[in-house]
Amino acid sequence: MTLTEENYLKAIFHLSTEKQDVSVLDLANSLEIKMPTVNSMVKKLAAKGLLIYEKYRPLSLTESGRLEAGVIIRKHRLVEMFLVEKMGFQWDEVHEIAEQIEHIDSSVFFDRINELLNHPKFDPHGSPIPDPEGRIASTEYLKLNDGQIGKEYIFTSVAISQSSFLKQINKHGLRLGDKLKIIEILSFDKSIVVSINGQSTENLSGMVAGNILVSE
Amino acid sequence: MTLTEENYLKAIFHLSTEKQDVSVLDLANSLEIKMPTVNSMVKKLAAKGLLIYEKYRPLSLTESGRLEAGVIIRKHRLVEMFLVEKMGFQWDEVHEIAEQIEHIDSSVFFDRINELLNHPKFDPHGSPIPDPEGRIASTEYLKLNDGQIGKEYIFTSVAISQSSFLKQINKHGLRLGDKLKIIEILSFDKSIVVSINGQSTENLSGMVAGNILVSE
DNA sequence: CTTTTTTGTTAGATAAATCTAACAAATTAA
DNA sequence: TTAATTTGTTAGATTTATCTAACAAAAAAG
Ligand SMILES: [Mn+2]
Ligand SMILES: [Mn+2]
Ligand SMILES: [Mn+2]
Ligand SMILES: [Mn+2]
Repeated sequence: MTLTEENYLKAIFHLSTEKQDVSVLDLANSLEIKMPTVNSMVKKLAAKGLLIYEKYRPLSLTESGRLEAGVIIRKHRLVEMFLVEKMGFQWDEVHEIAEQIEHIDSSVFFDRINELLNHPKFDPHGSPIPDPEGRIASTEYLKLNDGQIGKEYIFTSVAISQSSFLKQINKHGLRLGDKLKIIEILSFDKSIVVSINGQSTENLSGMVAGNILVSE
Repeated sequence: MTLTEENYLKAIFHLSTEKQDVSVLDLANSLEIKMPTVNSMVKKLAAKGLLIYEKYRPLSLTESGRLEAGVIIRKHRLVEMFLVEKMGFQWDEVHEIAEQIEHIDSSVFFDRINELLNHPKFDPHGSPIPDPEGRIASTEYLKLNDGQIGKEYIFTSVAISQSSFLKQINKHGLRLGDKLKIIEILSFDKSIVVSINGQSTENLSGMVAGNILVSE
């Protein structure tokens, strides 16, 4: 597989977890590539048996396509974990580097990272690391802004990797594993007031809360 | 610069250290790319001011081309050192991985490797690591088979990175820093008998000795 | 139910990096 | 010093991944 094909598969995979129907336009927007280019690339991926393509129908990965995507996501997340745990990077610095290193073709390299990290199950953003075959554990995370007032949740993962978002999470004093209790949802802008580990309280914008993933 | 351009520059750089005149054919052989392709690529690199090209004349890098090559070689060698020192790889396993990682575009990544290794000056094969601007220290290494009988040398570096060669060096029980005394040069096949640190003796073929670099 | 807007497709062009075939210059051998 | 060989160049084709322009289908709005 080429780097380009790997990026298409990964993008389709990620879009599928956000919305059940993935369109050519979604893919084009997510990859910042024009629709006709995407249209011809998905035909090519379909010819390789990695996705199902029928004119004017939503795209979907085949089992094989999902596993191929999973293998790349595994490499990405292992690298992110290595950068944080073994090389001293912050969680907001690693995504861009991992976007490149995930395409390195060397099983010994990623196997060694996996061993040095003691076979981690999650990356620094709380996302699950697929197994070596590309199978990914399904997670039952809830967006914080879908939570109920008065209930306490555990901050388990983040939905996006944008550095500016992760830095803002830092600013709010939030860390994975924190207990977040929803105190109040402000009617004016839908921002959410949470207590953090029963100690401080913070006001999180809807945009921030929508990318905070929690479990019960 | 594209990955392809980086590989051309690096190849020209390395060929220049082996022979003063680098031809289009040399480059084509070294990159395993056909001559007409190389011919048009060198014109392109010349247009970018990275090398001097005149029809039917040997190729040579400009100062700028040399520095660009040096920067890539720096990344390659830093990575090799990191793989050996921090990730537990053997010196015969790292070259192929470094060939890929050297193209990663992230100064923080390579800066961090450099810091974690305490600004190393040499890679695991004894090759000097260029400075961040791409300037490379000139080395005065001698090929072992150009040495004199009875003289003792220090095994300082290897001329090639092929895994099979490095494994054979291991088999001979040789390690960088060993003292090698040339006991005898066998007239039949030009193989060389050396004593290693005054302890054991080994017979090294001309092919092996030609890739062992020593200093006095 | 039309009309408008959005989404998707086709056709054809372009740039990068490669190739083969043909030919020309330079070098080496006879 | 001519002929043969090696090396280098030109011309033109191919593949991959991209684009724009034009058109067509589907979905949304009126
Ligand atoms: Mn990431
Ligand atoms: Mn991540
Ligand atoms: Mn190397
Ligand atoms: Mn090396």
